[in-house]
Amino acid sequence: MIELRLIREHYKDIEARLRTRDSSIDLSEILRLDEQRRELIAEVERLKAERNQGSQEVGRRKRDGENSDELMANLSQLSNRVSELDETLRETQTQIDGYLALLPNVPHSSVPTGAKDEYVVLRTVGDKPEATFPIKNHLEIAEEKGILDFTRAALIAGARFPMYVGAAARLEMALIQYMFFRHANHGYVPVIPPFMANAKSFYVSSQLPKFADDIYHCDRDDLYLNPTAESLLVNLHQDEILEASELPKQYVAYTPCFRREAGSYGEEERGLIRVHQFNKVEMFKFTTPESSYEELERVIADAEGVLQALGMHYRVVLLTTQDMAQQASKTVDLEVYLPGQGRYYEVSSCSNCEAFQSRRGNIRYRPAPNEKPQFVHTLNGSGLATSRLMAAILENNQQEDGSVRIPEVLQSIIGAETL
RNA sequence: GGAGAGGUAGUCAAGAGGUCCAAGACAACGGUUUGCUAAACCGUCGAGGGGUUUACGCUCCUCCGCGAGUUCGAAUCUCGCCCUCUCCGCCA
Repeated sequence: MIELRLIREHYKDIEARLRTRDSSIDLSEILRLDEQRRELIAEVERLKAERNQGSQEVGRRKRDGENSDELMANLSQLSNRVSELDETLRETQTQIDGYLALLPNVPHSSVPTGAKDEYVVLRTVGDKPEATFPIKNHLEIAEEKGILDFTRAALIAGARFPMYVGAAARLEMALIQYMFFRHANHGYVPVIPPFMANAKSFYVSSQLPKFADDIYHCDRDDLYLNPTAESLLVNLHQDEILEASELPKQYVAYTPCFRREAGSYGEEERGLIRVHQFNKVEMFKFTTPESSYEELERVIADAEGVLQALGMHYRVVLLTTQDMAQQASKTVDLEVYLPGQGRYYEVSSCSNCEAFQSRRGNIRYRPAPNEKPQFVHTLNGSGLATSRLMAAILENNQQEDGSVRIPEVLQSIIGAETL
């Protein structure tokens, strides 16, 4: 959520920057409502001050045994007027909140302006693998080995749910364990949060109201299934005032992620590429505004560390204004190369959301003792998402004899060198 | 799921229709004193919003779990909901 005051004071500038994300954005209505809101506040507060004075006068007269019938009748009228204005004010505020809830974050100055495909490749790491034998894609490998059972998963839940069996299940658990402990050992507090959350929490993360169609909802209990631990972890310090000395606060969580993925996808997104349920290890930071971009680089480096340890070839991509999630000011994706598909796929998305989420969740810190609290900056980064990572390992580490070499860092966890 | 008890500022806690500001304590911060630290004493000390000011500030409104209601006036009375604790039931 963008601060209303910012819109009021830098209307033209903010509108121009938001239009790099969505050209249809128009702030004039918000501006008009804000003016109306402040006029109402002035009026209603003047009347309330009058009422408070009058009520005190009633108290005084009663104590002194004087008559106050006429005064009370007047105050009753006044009170009715206050109720009406309060109601109008509430409606205006609701309208403003409705608009604000849908606006995207102001993009950082380093973010390239443009469409989704105008992304900037910041760097490419490792060498693109060169096949010396006919390459199979991860689905062919999995089928050969009988380690991914989409057919029976469909029986249990429906299409696009993965079921890992045998070696794939081992590999999946090993990946989760490796990443979770790696980050936990690098200064992130390990967390296993609830996998469901209420509407308020998803509003804070900004999954709601804009992306309600993308997440699963349990009607009876009015709870939503976690689509990314970002939306859970941001709520860890809802309504808190943190001390500057404890920042950055950084967490790593393991969660399954559930996404409805409404819409259809073609051949290239078969298999593990786009599924309703996948596992993810997620990093999350609460920082000061001064250090948040420095911390973003650290999150990216920590995510890259996993890909390097697994020996994967990948590239680092800076997203454009039109490709970022609503809450992000700046987003950098890590894309791993899948030789079976001949292209790169996102396995991590690292974002600085600045104060967008913290304002919604009222998450603040005190810069120094006795100073006014300020909103923290929040950052998130996958470290990493496993279903695509598993596809990457299967495709990159396949050997001519049909076996799959297990990355060295996972060998001791699984207790084998090949699948 | 059922019954009972509770939820007041960073923490503890008083307050049970009207005394200008929600008492008090602790913590924190500033100061005095002081070889240093501590103690003692003095002072400051919740959040959000509106108006005003170059600014320090001044001023008004709101907030006692959340939301409605009664009243001239609600932390206080009424109703609904949420959460915590204790016990019972069910359950891995």
